[in-house]
Amino acid sequence: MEDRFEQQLKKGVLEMLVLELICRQPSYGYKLITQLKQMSQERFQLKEGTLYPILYRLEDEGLIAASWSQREGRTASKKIYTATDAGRLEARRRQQIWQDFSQTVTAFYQEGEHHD
Amino acid sequence: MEDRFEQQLKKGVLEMLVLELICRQPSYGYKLITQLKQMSQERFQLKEGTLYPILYRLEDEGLIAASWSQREGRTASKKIYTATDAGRLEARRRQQIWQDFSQTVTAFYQEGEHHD
DNA sequence: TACTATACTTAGCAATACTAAATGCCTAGC
DNA sequence: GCTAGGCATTTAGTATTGCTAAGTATAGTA
Repeated sequence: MEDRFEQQLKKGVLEMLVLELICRQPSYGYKLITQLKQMSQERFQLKEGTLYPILYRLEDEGLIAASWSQREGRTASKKIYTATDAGRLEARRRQQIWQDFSQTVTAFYQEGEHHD
Repeated sequence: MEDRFEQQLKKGVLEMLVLELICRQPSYGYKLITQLKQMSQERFQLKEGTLYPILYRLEDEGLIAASWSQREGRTASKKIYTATDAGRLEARRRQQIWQDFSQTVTAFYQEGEHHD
């Protein structure tokens, strides 16, 4: 990212979206990166150094749980994350807060329109 | 604020809204705090320690300019901030980025709806 | 062999909102 | 006159989170 402003807008949002994705379906780091990129029209192209710390935080908070998955016929493995009950609750809570928040900001701009 | 998540959502947004308010009309710190509170349905209740650093940053970047105003018949004065041309340009740029950004996030949630 | 894709880890930096406290002027009530 | 509270600004220190950048390792392919 080259724009400092947009970088700040992402604070909190990226973690919210990662949690949401895992709630929809158990997933793992590398896959989440491609999903986020695709589902955001290339807007959220996370590097590993951004995504993995998010996963560790979510796990520390008990919102997701990890388990190692041996891939068929290989020794390399993936760390599959699944949402916990607390994670699903928190995902809904954050979605609601995001909606209220973004509507407040939108309304703020609209209030300024009918000025003379 | 007691909620860490919502605190993060504000990153970047508060500065954007302060710049927008000053673009609409020259103002000063103490007044901006009450305006922000009122125009956001009590959602953005900034403490001084949050607002004043925002003003100093905007001034450092040349987006707003300050001038001391003697109040009539008093010695105490207010620091009036006015938007510069660069500030007006930047305000429009940020509003556009915010709109695109929030629409991307909204679309992200809607994409998840028509699943089974 | 070398390159690419997959997959995870970690150290250190930058930006911004928060708490908390301090300063000073002015007005109103006692 | 004195005190409490509203107006108005300043600043020190903390926490959170996204970023860059580098490193580790396996598997497939040219």
